[in-house]
Amino acid sequence: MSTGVPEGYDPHAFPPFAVTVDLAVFTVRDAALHVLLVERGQEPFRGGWALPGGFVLPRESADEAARRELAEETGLGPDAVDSLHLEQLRTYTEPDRDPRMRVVSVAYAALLPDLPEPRGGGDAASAKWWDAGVTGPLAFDHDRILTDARDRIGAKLEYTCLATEFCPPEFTLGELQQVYETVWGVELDRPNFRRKVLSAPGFVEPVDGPPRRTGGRGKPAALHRAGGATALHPPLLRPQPTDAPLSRPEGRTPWPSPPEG
Amino acid sequence: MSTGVPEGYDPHAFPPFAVTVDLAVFTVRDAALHVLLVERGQEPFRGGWALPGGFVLPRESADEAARRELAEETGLGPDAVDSLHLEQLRTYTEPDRDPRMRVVSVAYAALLPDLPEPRGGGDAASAKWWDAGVTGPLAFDHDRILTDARDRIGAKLEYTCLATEFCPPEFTLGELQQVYETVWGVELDRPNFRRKVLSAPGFVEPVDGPPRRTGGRGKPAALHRAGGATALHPPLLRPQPTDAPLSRPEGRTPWPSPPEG
DNA sequence: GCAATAGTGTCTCTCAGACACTATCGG
DNA sequence: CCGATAGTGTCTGAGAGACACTATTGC
Repeated sequence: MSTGVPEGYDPHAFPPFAVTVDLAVFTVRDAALHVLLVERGQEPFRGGWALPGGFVLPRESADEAARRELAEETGLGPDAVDSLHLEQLRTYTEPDRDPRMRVVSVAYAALLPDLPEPRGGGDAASAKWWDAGVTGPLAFDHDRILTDARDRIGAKLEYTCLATEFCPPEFTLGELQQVYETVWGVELDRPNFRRKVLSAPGFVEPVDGPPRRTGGRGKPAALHRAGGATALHPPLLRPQPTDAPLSRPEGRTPWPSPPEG
Repeated sequence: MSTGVPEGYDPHAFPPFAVTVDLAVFTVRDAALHVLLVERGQEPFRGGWALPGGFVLPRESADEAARRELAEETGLGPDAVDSLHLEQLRTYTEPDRDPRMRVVSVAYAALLPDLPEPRGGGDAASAKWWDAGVTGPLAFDHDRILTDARDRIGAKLEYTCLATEFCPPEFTLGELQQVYETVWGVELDRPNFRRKVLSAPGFVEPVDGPPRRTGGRGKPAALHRAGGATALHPPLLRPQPTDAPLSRPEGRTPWPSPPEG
């Protein structure tokens, strides 16, 4: 952009770009990562499933568009939508990613606690939570967006306190551990997880109210809420998958995707 | 985008979005992080400095546009530009970020070794390397983009092998350490740095050719080249800035920006 | 000789993984 | 009693920080 508008550039001269947002809205439900999908009511991909999203309006930013769409699709109140964590993932710009016209899409990820039955409001009549591991082929390049979103969230759990976004305002350490285990697809040692979480300054803080509550049977657990910290130092690293010998690979693997704010 | 084009949507109906790329091109020179800036030849911000960049053409992706612009601004050959690491940072979409029209910009970071005198080719007659720490106010929102880019690169050095992108094809461990020290703005212990780098599988590998070379005086150093790995496990964590007591802050700090591929 | 850089070795402290053990609930 | 979940304590091995020491160059 620094070189300015080309000489004689006319905004209406060539087919314009449309700009959209696509949302990967995640929640942890029944020990599985779930993502919110909507059924398409028109071509292309009519009857197929896609990530919720929509056009960025002429006078709003992509962030505002994402929150507006999120409110429409989930039926959450404006306050709830304003306060939750929206993470811009990356922007998808392949010229043919939408067969109708040139569309670049800014992708976002959002993390929600498992709500009683969130969606409802929007124009997309049929929105549904899907197990993020078993979604069929999605419309457009949404499979790739979804994969990128999962990778990003998983990476970000390592060095941020983001996991609490999946939890209700008050939660047990068991529930927090469940978030990590679900997103990473691994089992963690409970004593070590507790030690790590409790020693991280500002990650969680105890709630002194009735120190009890549980899902089924077993000893009631103490409640916690998110602390003031957002970064996690030192990070809570994912266990190394030791299936491969971890030797030097021949070709370069793709560069890892770290988190972004 | 999943909800489709609005009823009666006409691509030419409302003022279209222009899509640009902006590039934060970094190199390490004289123990300081440098960034490539171009002087603007027209309004707005005429005579001011800005990140290089330009419009995404109707039939190219943002990645292709970024590589094309990079080749134009630096004078690097197409092969060199094709092979280097380009990292999409994020997309800036504030409605008024460009006073002329609605422009969304996809920002990229690129890492180059310190070249003999890289720039030259492009339409921007005056491109210059600036110390990234002392750039004045830049055009548009480029100060923010530059800050975000520095943060991202710094974070990504921790858990990727990206630092070798700042180095020539063959380099000494001292030069590699200089990259970390420059980007992070800290001093590292040489023996510990060596141990860490050499024990990370696939980070660097020795070059058996003439095992010598140095910048000034002192013992000649063995040469290395980048290994096949891209991820760094376990990560090479930045030393904790112990200036603040690292207590729990009152309000939430912004979410950290991890790397993205 | 000295300064400067490269490279080796070692000690210690922290922390993560593993795991044994106790506590409190529903049945 | 049992099973299930919560919570505590301890041992150990890997690794980071600190730092002493040697090696090889230019001057």
